[in-house]
Amino acid sequence: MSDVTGRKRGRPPRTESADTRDRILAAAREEFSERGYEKTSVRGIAKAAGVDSALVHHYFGTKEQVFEAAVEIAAAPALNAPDLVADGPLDGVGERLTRYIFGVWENPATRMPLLAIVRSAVTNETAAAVFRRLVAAQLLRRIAAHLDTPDAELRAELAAAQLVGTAMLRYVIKVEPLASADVEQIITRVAPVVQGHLSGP
Amino acid sequence: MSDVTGRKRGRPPRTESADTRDRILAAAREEFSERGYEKTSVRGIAKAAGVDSALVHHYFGTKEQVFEAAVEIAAAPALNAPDLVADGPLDGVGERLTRYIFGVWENPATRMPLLAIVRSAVTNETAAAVFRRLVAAQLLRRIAAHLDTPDAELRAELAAAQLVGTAMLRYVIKVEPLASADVEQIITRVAPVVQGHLSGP
DNA sequence: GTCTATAGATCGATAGAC
DNA sequence: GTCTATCGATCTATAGAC
Repeated sequence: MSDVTGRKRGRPPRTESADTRDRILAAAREEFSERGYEKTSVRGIAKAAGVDSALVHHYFGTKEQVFEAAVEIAAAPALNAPDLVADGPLDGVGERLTRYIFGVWENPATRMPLLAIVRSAVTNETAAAVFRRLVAAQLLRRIAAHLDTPDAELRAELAAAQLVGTAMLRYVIKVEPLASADVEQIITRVAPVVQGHLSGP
Repeated sequence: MSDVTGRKRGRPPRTESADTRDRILAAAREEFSERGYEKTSVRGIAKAAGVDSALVHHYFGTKEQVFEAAVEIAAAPALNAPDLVADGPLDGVGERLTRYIFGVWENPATRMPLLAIVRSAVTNETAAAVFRRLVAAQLLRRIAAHLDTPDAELRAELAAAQLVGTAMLRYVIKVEPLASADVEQIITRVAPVVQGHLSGP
């Protein structure tokens, strides 16, 4: 109707709102991953994204909904994981699972939402629920289904404990020399432990 | 000089301030352990202790100093630990260490400051420093000193990762069935892993 | 020793102008 | 689509009365 100046159809009125939403999401991911849920403020996210705080609410609603949108990306790779690691010969599942987990942590793009979840899950129930849905319900239960011992789920959780604990000390608390160690050296030591939990005596 | 009424020397003037300080400390320990550093408020501690928030500041100063005083008790048993677990035959250190750690976690009195530290260490630098001083510097380094491999410290930290991760899933995130499992069953599975990290190939 | 009062700051969320 | 303005709540910390 209006705008007959010859510009392309459907072009935004004036400013670039094209990727504003994505900029907010990226800023939220960084803030939540660095500070955790409680310490992160909507205003801080807005400032990091270069917009007004009201705009954050306009796009996502409450702070909790911002958090959910920011860590949603972490669900995608985690949901694909079980098939990749659980299927295949049982005696290689330790290495496959360990290699997959550290692959996700070492990738900066996927590490941030994981950091956000871990930093937040210890004090925020929403984040804890995401953690349980991601780790326990999806990953562990399907791995446990491949074992035929009565305490299969406990075994899977103790294997996860080794992986989660290593990630905590390496990526969150940054304890040396673990934080700076070569990831292949870590995998070499951790994979047999995971394998032992799952298929050992 | 004054007070010639026959009362005992040095008796507090009127009210029972005898254990007020301790009540505040106990309340702080409970609040920090349940909510973590950021989510805990000085006012919440005061209310739980049945006093005014100004009194909390009067006794301890800033919120950070309240936190340090509240988790200080956790340092005492941890500092005694290395001698108990590191000394003795190397092939029993896995079980001794695992049994000692879960003993501390299973004791409600010592569990609370540990929960406070873990819940806070992921977002608060003061708590993270306490964690490093407690776990890494004191415990791990002295255990690593008993090993004679070049990567002794890395081995000790991966052993700690299994213990920390198990505590996270059991006591903080409360993932089932690990959270409700018998502690002896857990020790049976975890101790060999710790032993393997420290003295394995 | 304990409390009232309050300064000073930040936060989440909303209404509404442009 | 983006911002200004603002409400109401909450927080740390201090000064000072009793």
